[in-house]
Amino acid sequence: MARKIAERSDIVPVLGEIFRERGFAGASLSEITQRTGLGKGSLYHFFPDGKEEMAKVVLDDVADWFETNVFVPLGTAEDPEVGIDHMFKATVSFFHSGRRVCLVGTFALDDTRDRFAEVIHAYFAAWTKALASALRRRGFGIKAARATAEDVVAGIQGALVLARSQDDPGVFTRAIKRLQARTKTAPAA
Amino acid sequence: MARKIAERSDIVPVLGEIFRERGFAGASLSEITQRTGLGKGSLYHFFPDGKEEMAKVVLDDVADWFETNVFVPLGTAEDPEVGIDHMFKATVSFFHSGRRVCLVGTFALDDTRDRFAEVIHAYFAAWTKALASALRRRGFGIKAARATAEDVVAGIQGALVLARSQDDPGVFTRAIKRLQARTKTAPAA
DNA sequence: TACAAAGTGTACTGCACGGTACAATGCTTT
DNA sequence: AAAGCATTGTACCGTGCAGTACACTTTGTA
Repeated sequence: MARKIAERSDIVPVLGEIFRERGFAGASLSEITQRTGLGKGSLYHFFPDGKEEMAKVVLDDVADWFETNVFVPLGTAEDPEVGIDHMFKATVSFFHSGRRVCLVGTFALDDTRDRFAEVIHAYFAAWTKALASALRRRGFGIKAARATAEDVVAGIQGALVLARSQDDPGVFTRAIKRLQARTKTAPAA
Repeated sequence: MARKIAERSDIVPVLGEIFRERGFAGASLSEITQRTGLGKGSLYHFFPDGKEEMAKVVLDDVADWFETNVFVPLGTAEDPEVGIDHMFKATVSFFHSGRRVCLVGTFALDDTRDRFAEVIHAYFAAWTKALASALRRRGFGIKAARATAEDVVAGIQGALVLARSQDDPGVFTRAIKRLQARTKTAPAA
């Protein structure tokens, strides 16, 4: 039997899209076999704990991506403004300009959260923390930095919901622009 | 056999909570029978089209509630500020200060959206429109009103995601306060 | 070339799912 | 009180589900 994939990680992006589209409960093994092109044998070979393990791997993959491409730059960029601008750029790109939904956000809303509570918590906590620290370095007061960071992260999530509900990615890209503007100057006390 | 309920509408709130907790795909008939206390016979008597009809009725119920308790006041309040403040109050109360999730938002994220696209679209469209018109009456420019309305509605949705991810309703109530503040004065052009 | 490990396909299991059928029971109306 | 409709419980249906078993093939290694 011909080998289909070299590594488990090759199919993780496909799994991600399926979970994004269907949610955890709605993602069926049959759809997963079809879209990955892998039989159940292979699937359970790579993910012995089944669907739950697949979702966990996908979540970790997303978290890693953000860690590397967003959170670290936020913290290490010489100029914090560069790091923040890069965050918005990476975010827009990751979410396909609002056409793609946030997997972590999707999982956070229903009881799927309980299965993956730690990862989900850590993801948003790391994001707000990294952004707040960059804002602080930009001259924001400690409270303003915290508040603005929460507003931005929540704003991104909400914009994804809104954009999808209106079937209009423009809702997302416009919201991003306004959120980005709010990171430029600290709000008046 | 003793009659359990007088009207179909009596169990709609229970159905709402189940869909909020489990999502559409995750809400099982067996859980619905248990938590409503109704057998399948009664359930299919009241909702001949099954789960899909139940969800539809719940969505319509939510939409009606917001129409009456939020959108209409936003449009009719003598003083628009009163209408807007009332919106935030009603919102906090409806979402149990961030402990309860938005059903429409939950449905919007995964493929459940496709089943109920019109209702979901209309809900958020009506909300942003009503809020924008109130902001206009408050003296916001037409673009600022539109933008702020989108920011607020998205901000609410995002705050619900964030609050749930952190298991901390405070995230929601704090976000609401900041969003409310932003409706007080039009942003600098 | 032999052998073990990794990877794959297929048939299968048991179960829970959404939904149906229908008889039994209550309620309302006359 | 009789009829007729609304409501309910239960048994049942076919289907698709997640997951397992296992034989088989490919690959890496020596």
